[in-house]
Amino acid sequence: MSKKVSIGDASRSCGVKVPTIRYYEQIGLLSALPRTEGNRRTFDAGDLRRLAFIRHARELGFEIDAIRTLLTLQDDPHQPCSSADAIARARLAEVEQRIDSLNALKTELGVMIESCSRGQVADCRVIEVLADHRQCTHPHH
Amino acid sequence: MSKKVSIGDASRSCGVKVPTIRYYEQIGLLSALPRTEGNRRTFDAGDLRRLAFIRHARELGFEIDAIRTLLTLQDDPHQPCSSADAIARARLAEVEQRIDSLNALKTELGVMIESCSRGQVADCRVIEVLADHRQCTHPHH
DNA sequence: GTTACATCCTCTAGTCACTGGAGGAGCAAG
DNA sequence: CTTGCTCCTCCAGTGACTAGAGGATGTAAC
Repeated sequence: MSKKVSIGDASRSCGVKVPTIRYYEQIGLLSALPRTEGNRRTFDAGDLRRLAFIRHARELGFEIDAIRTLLTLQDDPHQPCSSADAIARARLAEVEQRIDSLNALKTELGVMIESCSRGQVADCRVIEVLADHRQCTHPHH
Repeated sequence: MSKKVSIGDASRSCGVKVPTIRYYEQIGLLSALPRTEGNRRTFDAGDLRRLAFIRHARELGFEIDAIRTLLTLQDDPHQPCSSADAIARARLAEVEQRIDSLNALKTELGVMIESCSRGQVADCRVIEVLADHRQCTHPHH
């Protein structure tokens, strides 16, 4: 018999808020959790692992749908893992693009702050740069 | 007299979807746009500039509230631009942090994908890493 | 002048991934 | 037995849009 814990304990041990856990159950990301006589949800070790998996995947920016796919893959370990690989690769591409555009933004903000350090809004580059796309130092989009 | 254009033209020239423009007007990010006799919105050069400003700021990751502040600064050019500067600085710090965490994430995804054996899910590092946070190469969270 | 079609209008509701609150029930300690 | 905590369900709200219904207006061709 594995130990069963409450939703509060699950929340604390996985770092997922209580309402979020209930939400995950509601949308079927966690299968319906068994209840006590008093109608309280109980979590065994497997549920906790699944919850930790979800949390980690969310932190890495995977969408709920992608996580759903990853979870079904996890449930059937004899499948080829090309789907998981593809999902991770797609995510990597997204992340790389985001980094590029954030780097461009960083440069722009630096330039803005520099030239904004004196004077008034009338000649404030923050507004100028944002108002006129052509002044971007990098073609990030 | 400046030329007046339709919402469709504004959309095409600024790269903001028509319903989004209407939404911006609704939440007061664009002030109420003048209408034709037939009740159609008209946009002059200033409106287009403002819209481009908003679009650009959104792309750079500014929240609507920050943009609102920036716009009020733009509307009153006799203010010192220390507020805009503060917003830009806060934004820069945020952006730098986001870049850091995305770089850590990129590394992690890269390692995951690299070491995926392309075999079965059972040996797939992608799923394994997601299931166990301790395997993270970097403490990104 | 009329017909066809694109574009526009308002209004409502849906999206994602939660988050928060109301109102009530269960449970463990003192 | 009461106090106080945790839990339950249900409903509404968030941000920043996005989509669709149903109807009005503008324009170009015939």
